[in-house]
Amino acid sequence: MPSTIRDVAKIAEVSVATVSRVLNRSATVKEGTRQRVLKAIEECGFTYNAIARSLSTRKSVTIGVIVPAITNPVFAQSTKGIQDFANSCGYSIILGNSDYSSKMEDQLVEVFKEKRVEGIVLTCSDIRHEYIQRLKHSKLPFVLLYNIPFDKELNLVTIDNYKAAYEIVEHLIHLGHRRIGMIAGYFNMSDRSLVRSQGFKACLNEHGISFQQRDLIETDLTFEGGKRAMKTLLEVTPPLTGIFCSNDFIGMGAIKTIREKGLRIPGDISIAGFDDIEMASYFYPELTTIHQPAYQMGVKGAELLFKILSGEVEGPRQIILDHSLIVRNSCGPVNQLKQ
Amino acid sequence: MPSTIRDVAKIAEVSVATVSRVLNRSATVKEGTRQRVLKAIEECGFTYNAIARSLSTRKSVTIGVIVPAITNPVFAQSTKGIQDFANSCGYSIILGNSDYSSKMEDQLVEVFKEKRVEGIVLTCSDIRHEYIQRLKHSKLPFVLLYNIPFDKELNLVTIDNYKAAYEIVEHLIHLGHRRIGMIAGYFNMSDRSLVRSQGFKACLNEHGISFQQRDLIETDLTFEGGKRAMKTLLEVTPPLTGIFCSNDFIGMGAIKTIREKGLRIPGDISIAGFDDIEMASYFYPELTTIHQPAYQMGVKGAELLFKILSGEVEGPRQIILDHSLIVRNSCGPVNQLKQ
DNA sequence: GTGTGATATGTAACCGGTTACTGAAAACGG
DNA sequence: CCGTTTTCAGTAACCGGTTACATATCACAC
Repeated sequence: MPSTIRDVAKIAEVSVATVSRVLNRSATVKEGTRQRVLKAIEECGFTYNAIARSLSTRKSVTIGVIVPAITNPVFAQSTKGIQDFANSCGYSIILGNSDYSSKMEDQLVEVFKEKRVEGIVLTCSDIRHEYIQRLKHSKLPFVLLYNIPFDKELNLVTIDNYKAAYEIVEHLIHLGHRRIGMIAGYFNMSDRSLVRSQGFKACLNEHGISFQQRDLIETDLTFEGGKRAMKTLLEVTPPLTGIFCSNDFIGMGAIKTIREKGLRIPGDISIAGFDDIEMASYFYPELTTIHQPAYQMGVKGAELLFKILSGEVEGPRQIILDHSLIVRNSCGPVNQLKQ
Repeated sequence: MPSTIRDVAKIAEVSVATVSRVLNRSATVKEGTRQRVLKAIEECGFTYNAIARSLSTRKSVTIGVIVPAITNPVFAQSTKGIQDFANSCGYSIILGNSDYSSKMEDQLVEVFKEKRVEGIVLTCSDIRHEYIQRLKHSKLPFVLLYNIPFDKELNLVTIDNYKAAYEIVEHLIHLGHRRIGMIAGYFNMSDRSLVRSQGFKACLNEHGISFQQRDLIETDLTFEGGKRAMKTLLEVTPPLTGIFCSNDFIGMGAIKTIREKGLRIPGDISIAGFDDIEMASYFYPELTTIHQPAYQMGVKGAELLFKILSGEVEGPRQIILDHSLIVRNSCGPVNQLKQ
């Protein structure tokens, strides 16, 4: 039913090759012929079949994108960045949500391979998973986003999570806090969370504060996760005065719990987040957090992927974008009376 | 370089048809032969080429999804719903962001047609756009999400925006408010915003409150848009005591402005939102808003599309999901002293 | 031993584009 | 005006699967 270039060729009384040439502007076609072809295309309502083209050219003009959760604004932003860049290159994106499951990531990669995506931009739970090694040894180019560069041979765009965590915890220490806890994402779901906790511990350590295991809780990277974890941390005695959270969602969830208990922020307890989602500056109290350039992360990731595809870049590239400490007012000086 | 079923066939010493049959379990193949083929596939690292299959079967096993902005959690949720449903049917999704531009929507549809998606789930700025008519007359099945059913012949999943707006404005009126303003999304970017404003006006009218044009401002459906618009509405005299916002983002932006002016919510002014994004219940003050089942919207939309694809459903279906008024504490009784 | 139907497999055309190769026509130079 | 080069267009093979149709094999009944 949908017409093909052979139909067009027949109507315009030219060969299929000529139609193809008009379609691709790939070679010179006499203006008169071109017009005839264009008219024929119009006439029979021809719609180009990108699948046939892909089979023939071995280019799908599509890249795959895997994110843990598109509902997290950080990943929504970077996906938007990838998309904008890809679209500007004439590419489409196939999207997959992994729900922070490496098994799902692996499955999505397999589907993407079958669909012959030309490359993948993915944020995975941990780059040390075995399937990443397999992917590395296949010739399918891919770029990791947000992940920890445990392997220098992988293409990756990220920030320095360790340093960022260190800095924001140090901010709490400078404010006088000594009893600091952390609510982290489950380590097996996010290598970022693991490394942020390492930055957290290192900072405590280097400031002569001993770390207690019960002051660190792993949870879901969601409002609900933060809310739940905070309930547990509130039981700690002597009470913690500052909490570093693995992301802003957790931070906001924690704040909700604290408010429900009738405590004040930052008067009784300071909360630090991570990501600087747009919400963070509209929240009350405005969230002190680490800004990471999410949209840029997507753009840079896509850009790197396309450079690899075009051969402009060869070896592994690891791009570390700048983060910054955003001081707002969810963290304040420790309450000396309570100390 | 990547091997094909012909390579596999050669190694296993069978015909390509047999390999294809093993791959698709489409016909009985003797167990011994099957094993030989499977071994050969393993041996030469064969990866199925979905593109070739698509060309041959005329099924891309892919659907297109168009959203105005994936960074809006409402659309992120519904996209997740679509994705989950599609994946469970073995389908992938191609994603497109339109940035609320109908021109972009149209372009994305064209790309999707070329890529031979089997159907589209889209949220468009206004279903009365000309390209929707064109789409309707092409044989590509599609389902609209969130849009207003101006055209009964279109497949669509939505809520009753008019009624929902009416209800929440009535809630404000019941709280004693008489001077109520609205911050709406630009009407040309969102038919929802237009209809919500109609519900708003109708409610005022039926409660004997005369509507003033200057009390309604159109803006971007973002924090920033709400923040900006609220600055203008704060100039209105006598001051408004309640504001209905087209979505929660706008509501939160408006609250930010109000807080910056040193006014109290809901003491001085009540703010009502729309959407009930997860954030709304973590926000301070917790947002009174209209809940709409975003994830479900995606699931239902995808479900409807697949039913159409399978022929299980024929004529146009319009599914109106339930919304609900969520009363929290960003709206309170009007301050009688100020009245 | 032969006929019959079921089962297993092979052959080759087809999906709808691209493109290498070839030939015809036009342009150009002397 | 003729040979050479350039421009324009056509033929057909190819991309990697699917599948209609044909054929071969086998079991079984009589």
